[in-house]
Amino acid sequence: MSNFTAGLNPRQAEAVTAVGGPVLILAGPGSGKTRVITHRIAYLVAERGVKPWRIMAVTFTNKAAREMRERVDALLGEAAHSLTLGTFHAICARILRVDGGAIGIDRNFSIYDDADQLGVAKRVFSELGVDPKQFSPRAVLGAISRAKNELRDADEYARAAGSYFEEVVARVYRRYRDYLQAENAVDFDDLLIRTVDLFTGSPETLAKYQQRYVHVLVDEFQDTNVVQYVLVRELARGHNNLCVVGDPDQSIYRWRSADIRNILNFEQDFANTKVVLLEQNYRSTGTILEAAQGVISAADDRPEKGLWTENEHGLPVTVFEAQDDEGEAAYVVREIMSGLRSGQHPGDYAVMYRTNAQSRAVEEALVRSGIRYRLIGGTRFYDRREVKDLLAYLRLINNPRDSVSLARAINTPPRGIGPGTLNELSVWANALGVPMYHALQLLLAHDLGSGEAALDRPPPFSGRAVRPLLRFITLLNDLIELAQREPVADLLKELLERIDYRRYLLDGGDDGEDRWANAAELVNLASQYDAEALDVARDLDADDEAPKEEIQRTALAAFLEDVALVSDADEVDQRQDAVTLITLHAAKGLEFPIVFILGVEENLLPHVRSLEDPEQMQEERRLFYVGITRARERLHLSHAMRRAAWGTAAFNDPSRFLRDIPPAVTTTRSRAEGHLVSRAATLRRQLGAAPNVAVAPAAAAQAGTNGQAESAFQPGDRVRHAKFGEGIVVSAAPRGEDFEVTVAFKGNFGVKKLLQSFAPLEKVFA
DNA sequence: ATACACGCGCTTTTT
DNA sequence: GCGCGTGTAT
Repeated sequence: MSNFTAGLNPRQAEAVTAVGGPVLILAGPGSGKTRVITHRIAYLVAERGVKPWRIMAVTFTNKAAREMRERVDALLGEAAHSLTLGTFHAICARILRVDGGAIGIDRNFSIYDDADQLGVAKRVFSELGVDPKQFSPRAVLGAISRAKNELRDADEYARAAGSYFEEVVARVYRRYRDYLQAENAVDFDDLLIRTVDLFTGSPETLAKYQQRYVHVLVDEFQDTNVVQYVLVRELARGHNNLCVVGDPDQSIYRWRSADIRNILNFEQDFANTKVVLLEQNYRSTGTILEAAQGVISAADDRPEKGLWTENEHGLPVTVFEAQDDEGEAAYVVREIMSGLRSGQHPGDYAVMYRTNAQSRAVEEALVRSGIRYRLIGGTRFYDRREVKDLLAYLRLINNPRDSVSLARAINTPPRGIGPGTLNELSVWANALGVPMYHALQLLLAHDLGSGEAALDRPPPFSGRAVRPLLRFITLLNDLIELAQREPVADLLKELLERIDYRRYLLDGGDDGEDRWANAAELVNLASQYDAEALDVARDLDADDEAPKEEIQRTALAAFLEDVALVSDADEVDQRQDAVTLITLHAAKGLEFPIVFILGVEENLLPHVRSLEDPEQMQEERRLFYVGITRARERLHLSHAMRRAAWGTAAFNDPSRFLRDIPPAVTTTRSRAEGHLVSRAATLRRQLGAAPNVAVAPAAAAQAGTNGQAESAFQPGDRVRHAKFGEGIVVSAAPRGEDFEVTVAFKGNFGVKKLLQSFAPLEKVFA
C-alpha cells in the first residue's frame, strides 16, 4: 500500500497508482479530481522514483496550476519545485523562449492580446483596402483563430477559401501572420501553434522534450482543442505515459475550438488505455446532485455515467420567479442578508450567470446593502488604460520590434506625434524594409530630417515632426539601456519620471488619482520580479539535475509573460470573505457552500445564439450542469419575467432545463411586488437606463377606462399603443392626483420618441 | 495635433 | 449604456 493512497477510495487509489501506458480518468464533479492528480504526482516522485523535472502537468488556468503546485509542495516539499506545471499557454511560451529560435522566434517575443490583435487587424484592413464595416475585424480574427486551432495555416486557408468572406480572411490572415513574424510577436493561438510548428520543423527539439518528459498529465482534458491534443500526443510519444483527467459532461469551451471528441475518443486513439471512473461525489448534497443528474441525463449522445454520494440529502433546490432583473437581484440580496444573520459568511456565497452584463443589477443591489463582494471578469487590472500604457513601454523595451506597443507608447503622453506622423514613419520604415524602431534609429544616427540623401544613405524622411521622434527614440534607447542593469520596478519608476506620467494622469480627468494608484500598483507588482527573486528560484533548482535553460528568463520577460497570460479565473481568491460574482464559464473548477444561478431563462440559458444549433444547445446544458455542481449545500435558481437588456426589454420564459430537474427536489417561490408606487418610482428613475419603458401620463392611463383609474391597468396586462404596438404593463399605481402606468414595449424605442408621439393606451383583452 | 461631441453597432462564454 | 470611429472646433 502506498503512502499516497491512504484516505482515498478504491477508484481514486487506482487512478493514482495506474502507471505505465495511457490512463483516462473520467472524473465527475466533486469526485476528488485535483486530489487524485496531486497524489499521483507525489506517488510518481516518491514511490516510483521519477524525477520531478521529468513530469509535466498541464492545467487550464494559472490558478489551478498554483493550487496544484501548493498541494504537491505540501506532499513532497521542495523536491516538487522542478516539476513542469502550468497552463498550455505558459508551458508553450516557455518552450518557445528556449527553442523558438529554430523557427525564427527570438526569445524576447511579445505576446499580443485581443486588443493588440485587433490593432494589427485594423492596420491590415486599411492596407488591403478592406472596409471594416463590410467585414468586422473581430469576425475575421475569429475565423483566423478557428483556422489556426484546426492547424490550417494561411496558405492552406487561401487554397480552400470558398466564399468571398473566406477570401478576405485569407488575405488578412497572410498579412497578419507576416506582421507578427516581422514584429517578433505571437498571439494566444500562436503560443500553441508555433510550438507545434517548432516540433514539426525541428525534430531534435521535439525529441529532446519527448525524452525529457517521462510522464505527462493533463487536467480538464474535455476542453482541449485539436492543437492541444496534438501537442500532448507528440510530447507523450516518448514514454507513452499520458494521463488525462476530465469529464465530457463539463465540456463548455466548444466555442473556443475545444473538441469534446478528444476525450470521447481517447480510448480508441491510445491503445491499451486504462480507464478509471470517479463517480463518488464528495461535494454536494443528494438533492443538488439529483438536480444535476436530471439536467445532464437529458442530454443526448452521452456515455452513461453515474454520480452518487454518501452526503446527506440536504435542503431542496429553490426556484425563484422574479418580476424583473432588479427583483431577482433584490431576492439574492435578501437571501444573503438573512443567511448572514444566521451565521453564514459572505465568502460562502457565489452568484453565477450566463453573461457578464447580468452582474450589474446584482452589483448595484449588493453595493446598496453594504455586502462585500468580488466581481470576477469585467475590466481586468491589466486592461486598464494606464496599465496598458506602461506595459506598452515595457514591452517595447523588451522587444523594440513590437509595433503595437510602439504605436501606443510613441504618443503617450501626447508629444506631438499624431496619426499622421506615425503613418509617415510607418511608410518610411516599410520603404526601407525595416521595423519602425530601426527606422527611428536611422533617423537618429543620420539625422535624416532634412537635406538630400547621399548615395549610401536611406531616402530622407518626409515627415515634419522629426524633433519629437528624435526625443522619443532617445528616451527609448535610454530605457533599453537602463533595463540591462535595473530591476523592473526601478525601470518603471524611472519611466514614470521621464514621461511625467503622474502629471499626465492627474491632468487627464477626475479619475486621475485612481489611475495613478493603478500605476503605483503596477510598480508594486513588478517589484516581485527583481533579479534577486529570480536568483532564488535558480538556486532552488541548482541542486537538481534539471536542465538549466528553463530558468533563462530575464525579470522583465518573466513579468511581461505572466502579465500576458493571467486570466479572470486566476483572480478568484476564495480566502477573501466576499460574495463571488462570476460567469458560469469562469466558475468551472470552483465550489461554494451556497450558489445562486441567475437568469435560468430561455434566450439566456440556453443563450439565444445557441437555439438553432443542437451541438451548442448541448453545451448550454452542460454549462448549467457545471453551475449546479458548484454548490455544496444550497442551490438557488432564479428567472425573471422581464429583463432589461441593451435597449430591449426581454420577456423570457423559464428555461427548458428547469423541466429536467425532478420536481421532488425543488421548491418554487415567487414574490408579487406589493408596493407598486415605489416600483413605479424606481422605474421612472431608471428611464435613462431602460429607454423602452414609457411612463404613461394619467390622462392616457384613464383613457382606457371610464374614469375608474385604479382598476384601469394591472401589472401584467397587455396593452396596445397606437404607434408602438403591443406592450406589457410593468406597474400601475395612483400617484397624487394622477395614475401612473409603466409600460414596456418590445423593440428598440427611444424614450423621447415614445413620449413625443404619445397616444392613449388601450387594454388588450385577448 | 488635440480635444471633444456625436452616432453607431454591440458582447456569450476566455486561455 | 459602452467604446469606437468620425467629424468639428480650437
